[in-house]
Amino acid sequence: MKNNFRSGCPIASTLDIIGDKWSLLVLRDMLLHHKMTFKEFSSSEEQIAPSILSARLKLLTSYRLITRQKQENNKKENIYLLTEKAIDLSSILIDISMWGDKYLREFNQIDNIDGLKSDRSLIIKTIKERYKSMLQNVAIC
Amino acid sequence: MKNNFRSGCPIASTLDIIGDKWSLLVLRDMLLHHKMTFKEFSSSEEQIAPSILSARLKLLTSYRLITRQKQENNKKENIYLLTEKAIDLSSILIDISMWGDKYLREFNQIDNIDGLKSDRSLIIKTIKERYKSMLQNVAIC
DNA sequence: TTTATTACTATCAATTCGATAGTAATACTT
DNA sequence: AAGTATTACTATCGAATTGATAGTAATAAA
Repeated sequence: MKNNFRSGCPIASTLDIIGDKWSLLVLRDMLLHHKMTFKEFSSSEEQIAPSILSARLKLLTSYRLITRQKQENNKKENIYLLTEKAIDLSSILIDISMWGDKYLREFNQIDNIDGLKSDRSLIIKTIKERYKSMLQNVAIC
Repeated sequence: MKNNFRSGCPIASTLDIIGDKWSLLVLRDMLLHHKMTFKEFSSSEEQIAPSILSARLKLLTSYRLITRQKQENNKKENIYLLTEKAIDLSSILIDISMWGDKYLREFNQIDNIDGLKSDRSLIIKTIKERYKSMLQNVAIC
């Protein structure tokens, strides 16, 4: 992992890691849809190319936003899981979702997301809790 | 402006507009540092190339996140100002900043931002108010 | 034991990035 | 009024990245 941060600005530095069109979508799939495998990420509506997905997973792993493990009963599938620091991106993902929901309808037909209607901090709390409780049920080795 | 949104997902759609390494930095300069001109954006620490800056300003204008105007007494300088919908990205920018501040110190030397220490919603409120009050003092024609 | 699936890597054309130079219009200086 | 400087770009072009597709090795399922 080469250190090519553009500056010491925390915003610029964060964008140096997740500031692209795909990283946050992979994190969305993990956090909101509990996806865990290469196959599942590949099957998303947005159709990420395998070479790009592979590169993103490596990058996110190198910055310890995700881990790569295997389940005891399956030596083929890699299981990607979010670390605490990635789970802490929940608020950003939710805000991005809410902003798009509110402001982009004049440019694109935006899906109506049910869970987006209630209170922001409750949504974020629920999402984090759900992800963490899902983690309990994944038997990794 | 070609409609190439990847899906109806509000997160994906938002990233289709501001999901790159530069757009949010320009918005940061406008919102947090009250920068308004091509020259000022060019002079940022991260050194955006003029061709990229020009493209980003056009894109952000086309999605009405910013406006381009001139001041009465200066026919040379273009004054770029944020619209309400871009000002509403404040919370995302602040969260990104706080996340980087908290989690990236092991990978990069992150600047200490004074204003980041107090309460999140107060910070966001203050930033929005400051920007809007600055707008009052810009005499555009 | 054959077939299917998974998680990739390889390839390569197409697009985008980014450094630098150049230009037209306006403003400033003398 | 003339020359210089500044501003906001555009143009260029090599480098880097993206993205579509094909291929492969390991494991799992039939």
